[in-house]
Amino acid sequence: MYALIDCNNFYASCERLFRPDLINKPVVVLSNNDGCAIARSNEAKALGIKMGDPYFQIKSLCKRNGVHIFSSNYTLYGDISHRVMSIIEESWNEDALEIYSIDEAFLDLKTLPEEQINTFCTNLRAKILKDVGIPTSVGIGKTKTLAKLANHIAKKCLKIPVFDITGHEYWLKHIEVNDIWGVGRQLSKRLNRQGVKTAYDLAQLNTHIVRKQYNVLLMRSVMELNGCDCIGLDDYAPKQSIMSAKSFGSMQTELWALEQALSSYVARVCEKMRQQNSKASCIQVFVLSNRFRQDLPQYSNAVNYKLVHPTDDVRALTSIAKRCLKKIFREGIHYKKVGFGVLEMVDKAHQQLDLLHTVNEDLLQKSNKIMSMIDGINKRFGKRSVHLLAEGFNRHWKLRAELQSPAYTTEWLELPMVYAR
DNA sequence: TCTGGGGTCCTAGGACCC
DNA sequence: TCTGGGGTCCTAGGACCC
Repeated sequence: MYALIDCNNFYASCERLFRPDLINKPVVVLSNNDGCAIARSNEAKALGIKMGDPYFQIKSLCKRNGVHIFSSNYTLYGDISHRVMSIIEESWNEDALEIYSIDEAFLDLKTLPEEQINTFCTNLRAKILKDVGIPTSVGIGKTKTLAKLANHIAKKCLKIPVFDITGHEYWLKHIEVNDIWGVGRQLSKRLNRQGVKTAYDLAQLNTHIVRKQYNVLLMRSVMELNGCDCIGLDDYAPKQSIMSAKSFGSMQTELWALEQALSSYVARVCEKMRQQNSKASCIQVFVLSNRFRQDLPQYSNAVNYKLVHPTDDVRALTSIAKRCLKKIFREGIHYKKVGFGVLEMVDKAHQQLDLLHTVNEDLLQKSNKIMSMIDGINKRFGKRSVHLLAEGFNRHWKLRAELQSPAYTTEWLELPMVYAR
């Protein structure tokens, strides 16, 4: 048996933690650049605000209805997520636990007697609510897909905190096929055309035919809906790729502005890469114009670069990235986005030696020392306390975040204040 | 005016080999 | 006129997830 613990309207719930005045009020959290709605409290959902709605389209609706709007504050959400996950880790064996996303975790409960499962989940949920203040929903089922589905039913249909779908499979007939984990827009369109409308319809399909006509992923979904566990928990694995790319606050046309932004993304990626003890062996730089402005010339391009010597040194990667950018930069384009990513990495400890090129050990050690100093300083004194000059200082290209809440839990200066009367 | 970011996995098709 | 067959590996692109 699996349980899926999912935080309710996670980002919106985080914003409410330190703003109890917002309980029972509509709350919306916007994506980067204050672009789209990416989290809504139940009250905001009830107003008809959809996931991904562009802010400028719902702005007046929000104003009329007194919706509280926040720019996204990932520092806060990351920290709260960590607290929620710590409680789950304390309560359940780490080998039977998968932190699936910032607000979800799967538990493999097969070692727990079936009659205790419901109580265990109910108690765990209560503990998270009491200790962190984040409401969660728990779905229970024989497979991960069924646990996901049970979670959906708990949240959207029954509006109860914990639901075990085992023995209640008739629910499948009431669930649209696109609400199944792994069935997205394209697949559900195709399935619908073939008369497969509900989760039940999908579960009835012949797995071999599904494998042939669709793909192995959908076949697995069919099997999982029938209670056959074929996905299982994912082990923790270091990331295979790390990207950083953000839309500009306003469109940019100058190379130097793109270079500054790119440099800051390189720094971000390098930091993450060093955290997981990896080194880059293939990188990518890409640029995009604004696809919503068809009146302007459209352009997008990307360049990949393989490194002879894998590295995690921000200085080396910044200079390579800038060279790559120069190759694909075109004059006269209004750029909306530039991005940097590491596509292939090697483990720092098990690095392949190169037959033809020798590594200068002195330089390598020096580089390691400098990188760990940078990481140390930034960890202690805050992000970007030290950075390359290439990132620039005024950063006028940076994204909008005009409605951001304080870093309540991660910055001494932004701690919530409590006044005694 | 304004439209997110960061991932994973699979598949088809091309290049190459014998 | 007519031009094999079977395999591997790599890559780009698509679909999906939160």
